[in-house]
Amino acid sequence: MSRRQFQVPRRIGDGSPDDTGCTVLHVDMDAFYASASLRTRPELVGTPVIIGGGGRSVVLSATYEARAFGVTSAMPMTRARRLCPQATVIPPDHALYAEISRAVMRVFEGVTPLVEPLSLDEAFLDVGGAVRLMGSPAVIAQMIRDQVVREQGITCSVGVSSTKFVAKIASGLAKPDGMLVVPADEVVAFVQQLPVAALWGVGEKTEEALARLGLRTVADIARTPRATLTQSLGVATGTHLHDLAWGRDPRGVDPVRREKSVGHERTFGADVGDPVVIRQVLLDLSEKVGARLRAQRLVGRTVSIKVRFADFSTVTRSRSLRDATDVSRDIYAAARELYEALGMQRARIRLVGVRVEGLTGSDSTPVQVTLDEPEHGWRDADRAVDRAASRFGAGSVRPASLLTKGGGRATEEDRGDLD
DNA sequence: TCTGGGGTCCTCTTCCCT
DNA sequence: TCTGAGGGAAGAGGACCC
Repeated sequence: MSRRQFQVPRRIGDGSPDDTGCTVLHVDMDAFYASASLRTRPELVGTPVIIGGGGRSVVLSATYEARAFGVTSAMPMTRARRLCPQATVIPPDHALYAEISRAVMRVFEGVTPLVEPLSLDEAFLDVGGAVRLMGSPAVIAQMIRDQVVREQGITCSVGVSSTKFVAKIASGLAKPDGMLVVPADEVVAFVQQLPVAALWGVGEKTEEALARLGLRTVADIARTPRATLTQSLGVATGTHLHDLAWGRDPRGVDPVRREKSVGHERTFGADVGDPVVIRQVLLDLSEKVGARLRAQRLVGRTVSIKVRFADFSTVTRSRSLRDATDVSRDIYAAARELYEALGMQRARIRLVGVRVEGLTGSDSTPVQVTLDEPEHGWRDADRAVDRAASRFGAGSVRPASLLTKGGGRATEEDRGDLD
């Protein structure tokens, strides 16, 4: 679900494109979250629908009917409602999206084992090994499109080319419900007609930096000496953009991508100045992060927190632990220390987040037990909580400081010691 | 206008060690 | 013992992606 929109000034090639060597497919579901939600609200098909929450949330997805009013994903909901007041707003159903995503990925895996999911609604496929059995890449792409719409009732768009980067751009241009093949010998001409913002890795800031150099199209970047780019943008970005501008993208489709960090964050409905509430949220987020680490059999050594203030300025702080952990209590202890060390206990805070980085497999990482740690410590308590959660549902067992007297979630009024 | 939540990657700075 | 250079790790911040 790309957020980037640009126009191709001219079309490349005529007639039936040559897809020889175009073994990389980028499959992108069309308005995925909106289309998925409409499966349970068929009466809304053909009408403007926005998927998003209330308050300070942003648009997760919108139907093409809503997009016609200027609604785009990531737009603040307040603005989206103003632009399209007649739209039906549906809260996200992440369980449904995950279920449909799994089914779609199974379709891809029926074609090739080389599937690299990028998110719930898009993936790269290397179909080089399937060509002899199933037909040319374009034929395979069409088969996938047909099967997905037949089984899931949701359309998708496919880009077909010789590299990931070009396949991705092509799928975006093919939207909605289309397919675009960029022949291998037309890649350079294809990319060089694009605006710089089309390149992967060029956002608002980099686009501005390129504009300061007088560079507006990918062809401009291609003609610029690599040294000029690396001087202005850094070695990694400059080299990367120069390569892309000449159609060079050596990255293969990688079906095994390991997570490098796990985190959660929460934006408050209204800015919070009470440190007790902040600590409660840090504890809640730490519990969630710990549960996810344990579910994925991961441990991490670095704990970081993120604090965004009322003026939207953001600070991050991190600390590496002596040993990697998946214990919620350890994560919370580090997160709380980092928060207290900020010394801004009365600042108005908009968002807090907790993240654990430096992940390794818990099975392959020895866990150090300190001499004063009881034999059955917080680790065992976490395991018990996980078992209860899998049996009775997430949140069935929670730290007392996160519960109200009525058993619900703690609020700003529920003061208490979080230790 | 008013900016979510989950991530990855890069750059720069600082600190520590040799 | 002091000092500076160089490298690596850690920390902080920012840009970017979906």
